[in-house]
Amino acid sequence: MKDDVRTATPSYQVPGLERGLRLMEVFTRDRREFSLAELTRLLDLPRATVFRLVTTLEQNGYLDKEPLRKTYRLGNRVLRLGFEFLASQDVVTTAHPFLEQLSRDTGASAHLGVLDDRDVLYLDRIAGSNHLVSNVGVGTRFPAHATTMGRVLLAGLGADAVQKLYENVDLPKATDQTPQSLPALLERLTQEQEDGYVTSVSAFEAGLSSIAAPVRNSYGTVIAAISIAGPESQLDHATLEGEIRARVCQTAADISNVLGAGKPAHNQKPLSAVATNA
Amino acid sequence: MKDDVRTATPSYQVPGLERGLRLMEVFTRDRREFSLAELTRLLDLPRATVFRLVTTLEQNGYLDKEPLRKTYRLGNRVLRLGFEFLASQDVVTTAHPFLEQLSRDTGASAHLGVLDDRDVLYLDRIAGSNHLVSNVGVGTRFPAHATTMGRVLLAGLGADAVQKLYENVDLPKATDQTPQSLPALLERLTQEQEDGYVTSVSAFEAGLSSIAAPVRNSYGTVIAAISIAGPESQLDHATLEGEIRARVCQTAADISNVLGAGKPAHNQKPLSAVATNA
DNA sequence: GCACTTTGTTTCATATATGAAACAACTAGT
DNA sequence: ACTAGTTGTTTCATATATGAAACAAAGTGC
Repeated sequence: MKDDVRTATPSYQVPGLERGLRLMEVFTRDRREFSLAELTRLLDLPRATVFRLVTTLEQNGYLDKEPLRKTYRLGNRVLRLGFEFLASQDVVTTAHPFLEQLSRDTGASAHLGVLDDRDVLYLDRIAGSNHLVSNVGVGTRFPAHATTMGRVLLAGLGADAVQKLYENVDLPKATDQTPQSLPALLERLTQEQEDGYVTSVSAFEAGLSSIAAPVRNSYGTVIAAISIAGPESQLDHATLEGEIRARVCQTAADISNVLGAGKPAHNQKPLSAVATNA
Repeated sequence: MKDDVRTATPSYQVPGLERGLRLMEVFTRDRREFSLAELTRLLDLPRATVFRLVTTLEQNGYLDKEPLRKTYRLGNRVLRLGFEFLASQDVVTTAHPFLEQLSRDTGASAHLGVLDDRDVLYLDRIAGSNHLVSNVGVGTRFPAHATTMGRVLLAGLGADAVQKLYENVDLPKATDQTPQSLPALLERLTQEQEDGYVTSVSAFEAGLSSIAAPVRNSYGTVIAAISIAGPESQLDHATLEGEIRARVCQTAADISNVLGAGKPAHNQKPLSAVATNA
């Protein structure tokens, strides 16, 4: 019962490649170094196979073999891909000045994030003027269903995709304000998708409020989210729903706008009101 | 001509994997989007094969298929790898405060970079107090042989590796102060390796000076380089060879030291007592 | 509209990548 | 020192991933 949603997966696959990717994904910030034997056990593949995978990856710079011990680490070739991705999306550089402005205007800290699996991955962050805010750095990762940016991103995926993403996975509960079940999550997402933004007050962390809005590419696809976060004392319900909300949404729209600038724009309306308030 | 160096390559390879990696590597910041047909031509592989590679990569999130057109882009899964690499190396976070200090002390801008193929990849950068300096951002890339950090990194590789890296590749000449041939490069590298640092005055860009030093892991391997750069008026030959040089080298050593802290250190001298546990 | 090229998808015989098992090199335990 | 258990490397028959070619769909030009 491993595979198949009934999408059938017509076996248009390159097993060698898929295994290689899986192998690289084993490495995390906590566990940076693995021996061949460990990898063999983790991947549950024959030793010879893992050996070949590892040597191929090493020859291509995606893995480094520590010279003295016989263990492997991620090689710096993986960076190239990451940076080319960032540069090609250029969400980060595009969004940065906007985030700075937003942070300056609101006094709160501003963030940019994308969805990675069921996590939000923080790509940029401007510290707020008040230093009370939580201190998430670039590259950190939080469960998507429990953060404002995450929910914006999930909403952008569409119900079907979210369903598939979370089936057979139970939601880690962050606080009692976060959705505890898949249906509950889906319900909130549909609402939030209509709204075009997501707010939370003391939901993820006590005393911390935040509001997030989606960044879209020229096709209308949600490719990132921005958010601001600050102490509840500063960002209470009233403020979040008023001026602040408008500012965040506007900023997100502006970024989307710039991103879509050079593109064919594919008969998409000139943004501004994509909010579709039904 | 195809089957590369006579390193023999004992065919411990997973062709599917290698091809997949190659495929991802064709994406650059300039050329972010490819159709199947284009990829087929670029990789010089049968159409069916490329098709399978692409679908496998897409299914795993390493490639995104633009919905309307039929073109592919890098998927955000590649980011995960990059960030795990950075986090696992934790050179960046470790080095950052040191770089800030260095920049503050010298007034120049400070950089951190690693080697990627024949390029230096900039991982971090603190802007100097004088805003005249050139404006390289994180993720930018320069020919290694022509920059101070690059040469530090190449020197760290060792002559053999450098030889192999550059054979059949002619050095793009940046200025007439950069080495024009492989032998010339190697000669300078051996000198610079002994020195333990690399300086340049108006070599890469007129009026711009810089000095770089290597960052090593606990095995002694050079894993990164730091540099400071500023206008020649501020960093002339005399300054570079005196106080400033000592500071840069010391900072690099400090960073290396902290990096090696938790590790077995492999009969490496303890250098100085480092605070265990944060 | 109709030939003609280009591109994406599918099929299927066969060349080839793969996993079982043998081998070699190390540890560790008694 | 000898046995038994890891782990890394190699070999080789065969299951399987692959590329040629057929098919389908979508442009392009006249």
